[in-house]
Amino acid sequence: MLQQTTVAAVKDYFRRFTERWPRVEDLAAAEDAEVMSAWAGLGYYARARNLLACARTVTRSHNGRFPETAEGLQALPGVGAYTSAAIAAIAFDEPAAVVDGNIERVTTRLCLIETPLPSARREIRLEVERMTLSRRPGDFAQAMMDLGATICTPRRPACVLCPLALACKARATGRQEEFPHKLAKKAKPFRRGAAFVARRRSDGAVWLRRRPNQGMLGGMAEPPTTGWSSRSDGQLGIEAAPFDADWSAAGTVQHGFTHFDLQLEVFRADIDYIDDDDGWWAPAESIDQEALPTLMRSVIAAAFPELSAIRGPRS
DNA sequence: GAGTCGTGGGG
DNA sequence: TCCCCAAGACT
Repeated sequence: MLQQTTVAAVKDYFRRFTERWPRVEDLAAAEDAEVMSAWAGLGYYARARNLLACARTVTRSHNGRFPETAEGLQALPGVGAYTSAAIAAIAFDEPAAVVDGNIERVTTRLCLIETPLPSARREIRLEVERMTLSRRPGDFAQAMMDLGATICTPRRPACVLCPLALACKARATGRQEEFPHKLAKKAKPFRRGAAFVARRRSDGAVWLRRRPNQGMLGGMAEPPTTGWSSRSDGQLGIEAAPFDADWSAAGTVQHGFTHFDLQLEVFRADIDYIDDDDGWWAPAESIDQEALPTLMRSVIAAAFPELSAIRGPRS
């Protein structure tokens, strides 16, 4: 959960996951849909699919026990260089080189690594391997991460409080805020599409479908939308509607993703039935139980502001 | 190696 | 308001 996500954002999700699925075999036995629903709002949804696949692998192929080496751990779905090293060091006392975003920043400053990210990663790893001792490797990794999170911060690092200040090569020349150097990022493209929110007259239920497992928001629920993939914009108007209804415009929703900005035209309609088996009616009172990413919650709220269950932060 | 993949908070 | 970035992984 903490991959590219702050502790504050993760905290409640972690609590709910571990209460609902306390043991790895509990999670392994869960349905895909309930895990995606519990992850909804946290982002990077491939992590949820990987976490579930990982729990099933550990339960079914490793006799319910996690591998105890970084190499073995990295073979699990969703467990890469950082996570495998962190678990090996913290849980199993293996002197593995743990390198996360914090440690990249600390190390480029400490060792004055001028090479820009991401190509600096190899040098950084070598320096971290050199600094990682066999004694208390897990505490060392967490100390370095906490140093980056609280003192060696991206802006205005608190060098006067830093235990490594005298050893820091960047600090010695007063250039600490320049690091890490980074390659210039390209401009975010702007993409458009349309979304269609249908509500059933009899009970106010909302028509949803499931997005394919691959790609953006993979495996998550949505009201029917046009394509808005990284390849191409979707169609924009009513003519792109998934089925015939008395559609009316309900404004637009803007959403920023990591690598593009998106604007969706939202249309809404009240209907009696749908001749379509590629979706389901989500009851109005329990629509917050659906695996709806934040973008799709905004879309539904734009179409039907009176649907109170959709509003506000997830709880 | 370079893209792809979410969301929210802080400066 | 805008930009940055967060206990990265995968293709």
